[in-house]
Amino acid sequence: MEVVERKQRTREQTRAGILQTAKDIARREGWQAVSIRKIADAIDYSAPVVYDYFDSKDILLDEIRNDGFRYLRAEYERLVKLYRDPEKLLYEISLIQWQFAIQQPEMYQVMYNLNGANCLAPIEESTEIKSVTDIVCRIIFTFIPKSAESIRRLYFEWWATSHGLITLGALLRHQQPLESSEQIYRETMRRFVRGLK
Amino acid sequence: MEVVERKQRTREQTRAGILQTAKDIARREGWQAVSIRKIADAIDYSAPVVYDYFDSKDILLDEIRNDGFRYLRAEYERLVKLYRDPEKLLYEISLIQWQFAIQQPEMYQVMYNLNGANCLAPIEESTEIKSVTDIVCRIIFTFIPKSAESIRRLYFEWWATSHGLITLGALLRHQQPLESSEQIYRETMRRFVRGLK
DNA sequence: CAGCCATATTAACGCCGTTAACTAAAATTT
DNA sequence: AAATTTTAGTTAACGGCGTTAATATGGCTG
Repeated sequence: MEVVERKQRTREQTRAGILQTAKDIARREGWQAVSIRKIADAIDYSAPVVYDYFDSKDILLDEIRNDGFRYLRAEYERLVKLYRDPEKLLYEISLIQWQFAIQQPEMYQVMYNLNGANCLAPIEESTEIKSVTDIVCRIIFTFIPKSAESIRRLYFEWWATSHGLITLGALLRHQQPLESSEQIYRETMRRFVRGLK
Repeated sequence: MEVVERKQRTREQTRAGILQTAKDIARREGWQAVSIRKIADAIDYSAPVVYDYFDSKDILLDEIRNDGFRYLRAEYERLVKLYRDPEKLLYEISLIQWQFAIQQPEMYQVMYNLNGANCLAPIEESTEIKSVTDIVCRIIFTFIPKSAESIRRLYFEWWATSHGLITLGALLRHQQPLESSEQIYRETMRRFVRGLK
């Protein structure tokens, strides 16, 4: 059965290659330039083989989106173990969010359908996003033990503040250097976290 | 020369029809479904006539985007005349922003390249957006007479807060009714404005 | 060696944005 | 009024897109 295993392994590699190539093209040329044919070319295959791995372009994008939320979840869980003070913890999580959006903009774009990225799969049904939501909500709860509804509301505000500063920072990066936006981000998120208790 | 005038008028009407049709399709089917051919069909012309009015699809989208910012500017100027208290004024402007985003989502989408809308024309070079920026910055200045840089920063925070709440509210509208998001928006923006002075 | 399955390719369909070639009618000039 | 130009609009075409069907090619088993 080693043959089967080897085949499985290379199959995994090809699949990963498709995902990585899509992200590479998106980073270099923007999501509107990502096409199945271009991805296939880059991995030295013809276009239809991509459909052996993903039923449609939309499902491919959805996979990348979920990878993004999975990455964030993993990072959040790492931080949960690292910081005991919930205030510090939520602040550090905020910083990770900024870092991720800046270092992997093409992922952030497909996660929120920004700048040409257009994944029709409904974002609200992603289980990964729910995990992320749960983690952050739990953290907020640890130092604001209020009703579930209040927690949801605070989470919504936290998320919106972070997302708004990130997207506008990226949008205005030619008039206002990213470093300035990052500093405003840091101060605003710190203020937000401090204001919670 | 009346003939020339009449032609100009119908030409203006056709042009407006193209823009309106694009927005109609976008509202019904999303921006990814908007194509030159579909627009032309809807106004009973063949595709190439669209190019008599707009050099490219991108320029068409850019026009819609600028129309959006023009609309906001007009509304802001209307409010400036209506409210003398700058605090009340900025709050009302915030509310207009929400209203606009909810009532004309397809415009808001193309203004910020959201959900399949993909206008490659650089948003930062739009003169309309600068007018909007100027108006709001001036208002902020009237009750926080600080340096230009501080004003810019506060404007950035105001814009980001508003934009973040609007986009996330739309994103989560299937889990959290728009009315809830709107209330959070109102309270958050009021808090922001109050915190300025 | 013949037959079969997996793997991959080419060909095709109906879209897309965009441009060139063409046609018919209207306006202008002679 | 006839000839010519300008205008307004069309069809046809190019290359590229997502996607699917038909087809080829190689290695395995009988």
